Parts: sequence; C-alpha cells; structure tokens
Amino acid sequence: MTGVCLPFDPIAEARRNWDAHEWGATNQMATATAITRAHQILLRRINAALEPLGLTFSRFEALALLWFSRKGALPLGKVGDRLQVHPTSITNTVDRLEVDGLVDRIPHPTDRRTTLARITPAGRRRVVQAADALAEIGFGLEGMSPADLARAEGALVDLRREAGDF
Amino acid sequence: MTGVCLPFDPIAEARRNWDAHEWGATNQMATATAITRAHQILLRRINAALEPLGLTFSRFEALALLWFSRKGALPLGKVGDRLQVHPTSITNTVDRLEVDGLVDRIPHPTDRRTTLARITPAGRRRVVQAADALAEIGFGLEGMSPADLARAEGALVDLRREAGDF
DNA sequence: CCATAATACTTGGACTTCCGACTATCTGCC
DNA sequence: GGCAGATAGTCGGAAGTCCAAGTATTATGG
Repeated sequence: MTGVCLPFDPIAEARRNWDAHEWGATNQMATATAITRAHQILLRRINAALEPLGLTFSRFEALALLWFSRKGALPLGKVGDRLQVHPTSITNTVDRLEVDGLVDRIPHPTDRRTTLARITPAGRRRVVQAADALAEIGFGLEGMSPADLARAEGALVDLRREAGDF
Repeated sequence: MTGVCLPFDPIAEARRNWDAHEWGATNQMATATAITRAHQILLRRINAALEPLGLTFSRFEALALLWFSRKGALPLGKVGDRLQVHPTSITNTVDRLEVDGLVDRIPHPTDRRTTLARITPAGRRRVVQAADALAEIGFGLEGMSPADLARAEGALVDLRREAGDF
C-alpha cells in the first residue's frame, strides 16, 4: 500500500512457509490468497474509475442490474439474490442511490411487503457513463491476457456453482 | 443471500446483456465479476471457520505473517506491504490482535518512528489452531478441483505482478 | 377462519477498509 | 548544524459488509 514492489512473489513465499510448517491445504491456501489479492487490486481500480461519477462498484452493480431488467425495477430481495449480498447491504446501497436520484423506491403492485427499486432516467444516463468508464480501464484487468481471463473465469465456475451462486 | 439458487449462471446472463448493449470489455467484465463472487464466497467461509477462534481472515493473515517471520516481529509498515493493505488498516488489525493478547507492540530498537508488532506465545498457539481450521475447510475452496486451483492461481499471477504485488 | 410460520425489508451495532490530515522522527543537502 | 522533504504510525470520518432483532405483510394448515 505504500507503493513498493516486493522482491518476490508473496504467494510463493507463503507456500514455502506453509509447507515447511506442514500446515496442509497448501494449494488451496495459495489459490485463496491469489483470489483475495486479485480482488483487492480489482476493487481499488474499479472504485477509482467510478469515483468521479459518484458511484462505487456495489452501487454500479445494482444500477446495471436494474438497467438490464425488463421493467427497470426489481424487488430489493431479488437484487440481493443476484448480487449475492445480505439484504441489509441492499437497503444501504439503494438508500445511497436514491439520495443521488439514480433510483427510487416504489411499492410492489400486489405484495405490500415488497419494495421495488426502480432506475430513474438520471440513473440510466449515469450507468452508461459508468460502463464506459469501466470498459475504458478493462475492469482493472488489463494486466491479464485474453487466455488468462478465460482461464480464471472457467476455473471459478465450479466454485460458484457449488457455493449456490446458481 | 436468502439461500436461494438462481436458475441460471448470472455471469452468463450479464455477458448476454453486456453484449446486447454493446458496452464493451465483456470478457473482462465477466472475469471481474467471477473474481468478485469467488471472493465473497471465500471470505464468508473463511471468516465463519475462524469466528470460533476470535479471528477474522485479516487478523489471521497478519498473525501468520508474524509467525513466519524470523524474529516473530515486524514493523507495521512491512505487514501492510505484505498484505497489500492501507497503513490505517494495519493499525486497526494490530489494535484488535493486541486487545486479545495475540500480539504486542514494541519499539523499534533504532528507529523511533517505527513500531514492531510481535506475536505472543498465545498468538502462536492461536495461529496454529486457525491454520488447522482453515486446512479443515480447504480454505473455502473444496468446490474446486486441483486442476482448477492451479488454473486460477496461474491465471492471476500476471495481474498481481502488473499491479505491483511483487 | 384464524393462528402460526414464512417472507420482505429496515434499524442498530460491529467490523474492515479506505482517505485525508496530523504528529513524530529520520535523511539528505546546503 | 539545520532546514526541507520523506517516512512511520495514528486519529477521525465515510463507505461497505455482516448479524441479530424488529415490524409489517402474506401464505399455510388445521
């Protein structure tokens, strides 16, 4: 975080230490660490690209989901299921999008328990700008070759499926 | 988050929508989303496994780093560089480890700006328990085959290198 | 038909992360 | 020697995530 480069791959180092102490599950440790690091890198770059637009990655994901939806509106619970986050996080996310006028809350037509988040015209304009900004930086993944992109995505499919993502 | 499984792969769906709207960088979007989801899954499982030990993944990472270090003590800044997190996060992490008696702060012998975090005997005992607990759950990656573990790790090396991880 | 269970969302609190700003200390160069 | 700039760590505040608990509404089954 202070801008330095380490003189070695910290994962290779961790692997050596892990093996030396016979802690087990070394390959899984290494992959878990790699995913964690990759996520740190990604999130920082993506949020930096979205910051001028007043968005974060979470808020962008929610906004894009609404944009893609047929009616431009979804129950908050559906949004949480799709983004795999806790209901309270969706409440928080939609609160902030609403303050910025990118989304509004409307009642469900038949089920009064349910609240729909609906993308506003301003939200539609903003999400397109954001998508452009993210495409511009290649989602923070410009360091990866097309082959590696496909490898990473493919390697993670089983994990997501087994975890109940779909 | 409500426990449901979606009837389709949300990434494949996002890919279709993305292409349909010609937003660009579709492959990068898909991989970024896959990494994000994988990280969500991982972090939840790992933290759940560590919770009975009073640890989180961040705190475990810091503790393991100290355990592996030759002297059992490192400057806070070094810890941050290795874990790739902001200095203030390390302050916070070490604060909590210190409250639990797993680490203590000692002054650097020659540089009075620097504070060393040192793992305590209790910290050493705890980190071994934690490593066992994590090996037990395969770091949350039991849904991945050995081949996929290697694929994912390998695919992310260039990203980490390009981002200055090492 | 109504009591019980399930569902949808929100509130309050804890934790982690980051950024900006600040203090203290060290380093380098005149 | 001494001042400017770099470096190390901390504090306050904002944002995101989660959990536990609470309210409101709908669904179920006797």
